[in-house]
Amino acid sequence: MSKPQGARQPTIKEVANLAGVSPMTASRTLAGGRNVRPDLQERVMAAVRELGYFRNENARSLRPGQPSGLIGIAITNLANPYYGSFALGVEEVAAEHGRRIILGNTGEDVARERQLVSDFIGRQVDGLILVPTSGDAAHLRPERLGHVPLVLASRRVPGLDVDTVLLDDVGGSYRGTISLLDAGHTRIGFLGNRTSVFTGERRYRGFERAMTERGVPIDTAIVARDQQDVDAASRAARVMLDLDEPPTAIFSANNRNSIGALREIGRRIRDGLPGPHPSMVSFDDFELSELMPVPVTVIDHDARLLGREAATLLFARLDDDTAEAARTVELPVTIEYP
Amino acid sequence: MSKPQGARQPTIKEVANLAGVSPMTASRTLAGGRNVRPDLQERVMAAVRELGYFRNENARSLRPGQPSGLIGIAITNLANPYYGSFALGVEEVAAEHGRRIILGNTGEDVARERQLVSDFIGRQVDGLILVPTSGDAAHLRPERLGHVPLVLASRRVPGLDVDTVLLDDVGGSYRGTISLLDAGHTRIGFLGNRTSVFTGERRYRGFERAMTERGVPIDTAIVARDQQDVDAASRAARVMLDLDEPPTAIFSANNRNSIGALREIGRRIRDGLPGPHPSMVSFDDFELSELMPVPVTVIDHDARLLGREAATLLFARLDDDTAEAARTVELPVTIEYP
DNA sequence: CTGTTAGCGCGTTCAG
DNA sequence: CTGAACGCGCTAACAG
Repeated sequence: MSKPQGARQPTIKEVANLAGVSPMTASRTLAGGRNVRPDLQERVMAAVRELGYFRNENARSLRPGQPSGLIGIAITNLANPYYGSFALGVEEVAAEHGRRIILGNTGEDVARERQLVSDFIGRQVDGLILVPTSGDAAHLRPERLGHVPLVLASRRVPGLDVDTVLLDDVGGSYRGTISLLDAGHTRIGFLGNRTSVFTGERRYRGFERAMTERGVPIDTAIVARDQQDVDAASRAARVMLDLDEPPTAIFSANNRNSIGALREIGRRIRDGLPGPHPSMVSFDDFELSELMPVPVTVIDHDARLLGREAATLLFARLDDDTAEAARTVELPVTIEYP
Repeated sequence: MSKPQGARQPTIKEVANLAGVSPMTASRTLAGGRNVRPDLQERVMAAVRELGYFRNENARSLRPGQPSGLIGIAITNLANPYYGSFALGVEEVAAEHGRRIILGNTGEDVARERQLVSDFIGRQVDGLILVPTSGDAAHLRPERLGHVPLVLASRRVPGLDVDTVLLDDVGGSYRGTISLLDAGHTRIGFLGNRTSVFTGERRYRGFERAMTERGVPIDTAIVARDQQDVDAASRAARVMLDLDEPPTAIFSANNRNSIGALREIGRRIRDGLPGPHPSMVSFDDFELSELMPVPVTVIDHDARLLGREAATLLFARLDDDTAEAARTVELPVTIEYP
């Protein structure tokens, strides 16, 4: 009955009035109660409960030096289970440090990324974690960010010297490819990301290195590096497998391409098309990979851990602040044979 | 050289000084430039660029009636691809309305949920979307939320009359179960969520209705309703399938249970254990379900759409504000036969 | 068209 | 131990 319909939140002043004390006493009570008489504290807390009072964190962070308690995180595709796990990892560590995350999806669009970052800064985030979307570094330079600490995950941005968490893309791809070569394959297809994407480049490099080392030529007819989603990957696999000399094995540089390729391979098996159907190596795990109709070797890593590591790097910088040089952490990957 | 190392953001006052105008002129320029001479606008914008100024959104939202532009969203498990997609759906619609989302993971823990909601309110969110974690509604009652609009997704909370987006859990489960009965199965196992979870209850009800309607008895020995993750689901499936009279088909009430059951079925097939191996119905889709070694019928729905719908309901209330009765939207599911 | 004043909710500083 | 005053960054409302 007393509350206006406008959903206005009660203020500390109203709490103080109801408790019959000054706003400062209420504030001190909420801050832990040091130097406040217990009976007054009790009255304040009662008023808080009665009014349903919550401290206004925004007003609080207005005060200079007060952190907002927010970490901004921008990722490229939340619908990809990998990035969901990644975000969870960041969220966990942030929660351990009493921070909240504020999240945006870039969809691999630089303009959107720029917009998100501005907004995050405008909300006074204590730090930023992002999976950068491309090579344009201008809006990410420290001075443009008001020197808010930034951690990059998964990918590096050329010319930007900041804390970064990466996977051992090259090593993983190399070892995965070697396992195919060891199994006797010499005609190996490659499915990957757009070349411009950092990880796509690195994973191709590992593949290339293994092939070159063993003296196996790479046939560009069975290299497709431009698929960003499952459907495109399916189509690319189809084209390859319809060739007169189809690959006997396929290296897929990420989760989306693996799913797409397997969908196509499954279709061919169901339709009774002649084999042999290709073995696969997949960079990125996916659930039930062990039940696939062709052997799948998985280059596995822990996206959640990647997120945790990124957050850890960020908090290290927030706490120490001792303008140390940018650090890069490269997380290992494990190869799981079929 | 001018910037103190403390990463303090430039203020509108500094912008105004540099441009040689008053803070109000700068403010008006940033607000769109109405009633500001073009040449002054240009000077302001130049100062903004030079200083790398961003409007302080927190200070902005301090002003009464000013929305914060934040939507709080709490989900139970970000690592579940379903909730990742759900969050993406919310994020998309929020972005269309110029809002940002602030996100927390409850891990099915009520205390954590309560804490998150407090924090969200404290940050002056314009609205809340949550996948509630259990039956305790006290901290979610409108007056406790300062009348910040709340939308529930996936689950309802008893005694809480707010906007809600649900799936057709009962109907979907019913139809999925019927498809098994039609195929001649009479010994059908059930894998599901903790009973307390709203969807677990509803999905069991659909299962039960179909069985009862066809006069097929439910054997509690092959009903397991307490698995929240893949490993637990695997174990439950194993126990069932090791019985003297194992089920010839399994109804799984969610993604996690489906993956767990299939993992166990796959293991048995690889280990050469005697069949016949059970057919499955899975509430929730998962990738590559068409490649499974046993027939899988999928009760499919679109988590991203669920998120979009929840956000749509929320913005409808934010815009109209005409204290209408709580609405419930029940999204259809589709059955995909193997 | 532009500038001044005032106040949003809170907590630091300084008096009582 | 308690309270009053001030200011954080910003923008309505009111002069000019």
